[in-house]
Amino acid sequence: MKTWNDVANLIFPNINETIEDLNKRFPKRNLKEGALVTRFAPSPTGFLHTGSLFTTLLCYRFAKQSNGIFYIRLEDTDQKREISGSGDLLIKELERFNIIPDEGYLGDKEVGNYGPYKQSERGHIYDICIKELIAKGRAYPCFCTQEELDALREEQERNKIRTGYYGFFAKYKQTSSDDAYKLVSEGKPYIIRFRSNGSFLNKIKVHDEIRGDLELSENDLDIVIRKNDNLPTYHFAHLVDDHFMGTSLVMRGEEWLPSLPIHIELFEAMGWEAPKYAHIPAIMKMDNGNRRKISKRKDPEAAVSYFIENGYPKEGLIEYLFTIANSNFEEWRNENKDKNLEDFTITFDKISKDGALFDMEKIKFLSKEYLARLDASTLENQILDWANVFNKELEERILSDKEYFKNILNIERNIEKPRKDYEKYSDVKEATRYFYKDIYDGIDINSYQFDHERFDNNLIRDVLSTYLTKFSDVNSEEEWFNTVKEVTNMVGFCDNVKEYKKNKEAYKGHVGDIASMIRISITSKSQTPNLFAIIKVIGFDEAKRRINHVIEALK
RNA sequence: GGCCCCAUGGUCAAGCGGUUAAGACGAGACCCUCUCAAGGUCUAAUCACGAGUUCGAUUCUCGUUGGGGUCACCA
Repeated sequence: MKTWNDVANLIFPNINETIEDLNKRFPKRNLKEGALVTRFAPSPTGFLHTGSLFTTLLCYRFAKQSNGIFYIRLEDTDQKREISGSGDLLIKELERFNIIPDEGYLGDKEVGNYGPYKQSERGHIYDICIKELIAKGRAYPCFCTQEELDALREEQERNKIRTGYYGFFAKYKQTSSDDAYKLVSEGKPYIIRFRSNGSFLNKIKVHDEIRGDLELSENDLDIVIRKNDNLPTYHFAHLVDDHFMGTSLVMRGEEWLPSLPIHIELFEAMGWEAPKYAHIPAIMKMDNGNRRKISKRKDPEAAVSYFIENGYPKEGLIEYLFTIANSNFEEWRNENKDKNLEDFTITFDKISKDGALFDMEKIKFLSKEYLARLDASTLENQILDWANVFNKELEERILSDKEYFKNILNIERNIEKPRKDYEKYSDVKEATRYFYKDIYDGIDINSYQFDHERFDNNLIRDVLSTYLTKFSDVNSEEEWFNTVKEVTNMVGFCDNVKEYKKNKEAYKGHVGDIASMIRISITSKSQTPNLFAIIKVIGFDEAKRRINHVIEALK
C-alpha cells in the first residue's frame, strides 16, 4: 500500500526541504505596528496599463505612508503570453511616475532578502509546498486530458449546472493514493490539483478593506496548482509568494473578488494567516452607451505610454488618478496647492466601490493647472525632456536659444493667475511658432486672419503706417497701450469699446480692431497672449520689421 | 445562465434617519477685457423603481430593474 507521502516522494524525489525550512529562510519581517507590506505583481505581457498604474499608486502610497515596504514581483508563470523585455519596461515606466520600490525585481537586478522575485525562478519553493500538500492529502495528481475537461464543461453547460472541476465531477479526487502512485509511476501525464474540502452551499465571511464585510460561497473547486509546465498557477503562486514575502495587504483589481474564496481556503489549508485584501474597482470607459473596462486593445488611453508620447505631464495623470482614488483628494488639493502628493494620506473608506468612467477632460484640466504653476525653467526642462524623445524639431528650436524660449514661456506666467495655454508639452510647438523669425517669415500673408469683411487692405496699411509713426520702444504696458489708443483716434476709430458699441456709425471701428491689426501683423494670428509681452520678447526692432513687412505685402 | 460586486447631476462625487442634497470637471449665461487663455459671478442638471421599518427615508431591510465582474493547465 502506498500512502500520499509516497506519492509526494515519487513526484518530487529531489525535494528535501520542508516548509519549516522556508519559514526559517524567509523570517517574518520586523516592522513596526501598522506598517503595510504591499507589492506590484505584474505579468510581463506588455506595456504598463493605466489601471495597473492606478492600483500600484495606491499600493505604493499605502506602504509609504505607513512606513512599510513596497516591492515588485514578476508574475511570469505564463510563458506563452510573455513578451520579452516587457518586465524591464514596466519597471522603467513605474520609475517615471516616481514609484521606486524598496525591494524586489528591478529589471536588471534584484534587491531584498525574500527573493527570487521572479516566479519562474521560484519553482523549487512552490514544489516544496506542493509536496507537503500532497503528503498531507490536500493536493493530488489529476490525469485528465484537455479533451476530458472540455467534455466535462460541455456536459455541465448542457445540463445547466455550475461548471468546473469539483465534488462529484472531480474525476481523480477519490483516486486512492495507491492508484495515484501507480498512474504516476506508469508515466501517465498529470497536473496537480488542490483538494478542496469546501461546500458551495456554505457561506464564508470575508473582509475586504474597501468593500467591508462580504459573504461569499465557500470554495469547492479543486483548482490546478501546478501546470504541466511545472509552474504554479496564479492562485498558488499568490499564496506562497505573499506568505513568504510577508505581504500584509494585497491590492488588486476587483476581477479577483470571485476567486477570493479559493485563496482563503488555500491559506487555511497551509495553516497560514491570509493577508488583508483590497479589491480596487476597474477604470471604465463609455462604449456605445455601455460601460466597460478600459482595454489596451480598444482604448489608447489604457496604456500609460499614450500620455507620455502625447506629452501630457505625468503629474496631471497622477493627480487625476488620486482624484478617482480618494474622493476627498480634490478638496485637499484645492486647499494645499503647493504641497506634495506625499502629504496627502489616502484612506480605504474614501475609495469608491464602483469603477470610475475615465475622464479625459479632467486630466486635461489638471494638466493645464499643473503646467501653469511651474516656473519657466522647470517647464523648459520638462518640454526638452519630452521633445528629446518625441519631437526633435521642437528640441532643436528650443536649443537654438534656450534663454529666448524661456522668455516665451514666461509670458504671463509669474503672476497670481498664470496663463493656462498648454495642456501638454506637445502644444508648445504650435503655440510658439510665430516667435521665431524664420518661421514667421515663411507664413503666407494670405493666411493672416485680418477682418477683410470690415477693413480693406488700404485701411489696414494706413492704420499700420500711422502706428509705426508712433511706435516706440517703451517699457510699460500702459505707455504702449496709450500709443495704440492715440493711433486709434488718429485714424477715426473709437478708443473705448463700450462707447463704440453705443454709437457704431460714428466710427470706423474701435481700439480692439486696431490692436487686432497690430497683433495679426506681428504674430500672424488673431488670438495670442498679451501683445505687449510678445513685443517685449521678440524685441522692438523685430516687431517694427514685421509691421513693415505686412504693409509691403498688402500693397 | 450560475455566483459575486455596484447604484446620488453628462462625469468624479460629499452625505452616514430630519440638509435649501456640498464641491470639482464639463455645459450655458453675464462681468472683466485689445484678442485668446484665464479670472470673477451666476444658472441648468442627481438620490433607478417598488414594498417594508420609522413620526420621518437619499440614508436601514427586502425585492425589481439596470450596470459591471467572474466562471482556464491566463493572470
